[in-house]
Amino acid sequence: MVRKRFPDTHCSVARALNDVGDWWSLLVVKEAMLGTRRFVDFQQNLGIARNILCDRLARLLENGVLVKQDVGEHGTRYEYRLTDKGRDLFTVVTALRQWSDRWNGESDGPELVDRANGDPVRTVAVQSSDGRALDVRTVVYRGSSDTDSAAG
Amino acid sequence: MVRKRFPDTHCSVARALNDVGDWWSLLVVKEAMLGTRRFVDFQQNLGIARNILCDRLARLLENGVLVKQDVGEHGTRYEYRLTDKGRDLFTVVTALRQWSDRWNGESDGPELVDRANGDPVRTVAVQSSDGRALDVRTVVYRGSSDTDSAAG
DNA sequence: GCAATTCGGTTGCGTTTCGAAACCGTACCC
DNA sequence: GGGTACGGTTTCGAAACGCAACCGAATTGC
Repeated sequence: MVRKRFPDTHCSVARALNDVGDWWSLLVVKEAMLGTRRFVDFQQNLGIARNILCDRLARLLENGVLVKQDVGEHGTRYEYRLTDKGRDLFTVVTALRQWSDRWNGESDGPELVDRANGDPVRTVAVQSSDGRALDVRTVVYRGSSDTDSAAG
Repeated sequence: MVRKRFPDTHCSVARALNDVGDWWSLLVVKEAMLGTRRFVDFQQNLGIARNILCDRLARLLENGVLVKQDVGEHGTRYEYRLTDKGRDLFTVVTALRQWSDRWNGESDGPELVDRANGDPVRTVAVQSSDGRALDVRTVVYRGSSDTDSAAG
């Protein structure tokens, strides 16, 4: 993606995809959440081409998702770390991971657990103000041209 | 994206992105959640090229995110509707929308409210088994090569 | 002190995908 | 039978991608 950009679109989803909407960007963020910080580690763990990684890192820096720190005691060693904005994608990445596990089968990847007690995390869900689980049919996009929303 | 596919990757996130990881796919899903069902409506509302829309719809059909129904009371009219799998992306889309609103400023797009009472929905979050909000620092990816995870 | 290696990129080059617009077949409309 | 809408497909130039080679600075090995 990245082909077409809509920085001025009225749609929040499209604007989010401007930042992390291409294939690699979200994988870089996910990798950073696993603790990866170095250029070579991103490159090897993800199997991404170097030039593409450069481009994605630069864009994630521009968008404020990552910061680049000179970790070289004297030289050219850098770390790419998540900003608050980047860390806040945790919900998105986790929701995506859970969705994939539900519909494409469990993976043999790492399991996400509460650091405090080792319990698995809850399923991420959209909730009403009083805590009920909501889905597409039980919400309305108010202010939309399609006031009566609903999908399926 | 779509460039490179990893159907057999061990990473759930990457497998999810195989299905909806390119720029347009998630926007098509989001549009479907707003009630859009017809080819021409997707095309006009999203401003997507016809050939690309054909391609994305076909892939979303393959992946079981959408179904195509012959709704022609008389002719060649079709509707593309979300499957359960597609509807289940509601959490992902909503999390992405909220993230964008938090960090890129509120949009003038539709507001998501509870159909039952009109209240805005809660902020989507990852929760522990006992309901505490979790972030990247308070979870561990157990089973990962990087057992001690954490990001920042 | 010099060669080899590592790190973080950049450059070229061939392949794939994208976007815009034109074209096409079917079905309705009168 | 002409016009229009719908759902595609085709064509073609532009952009993005993946791979591999190259590069400068710094660190490591001996």
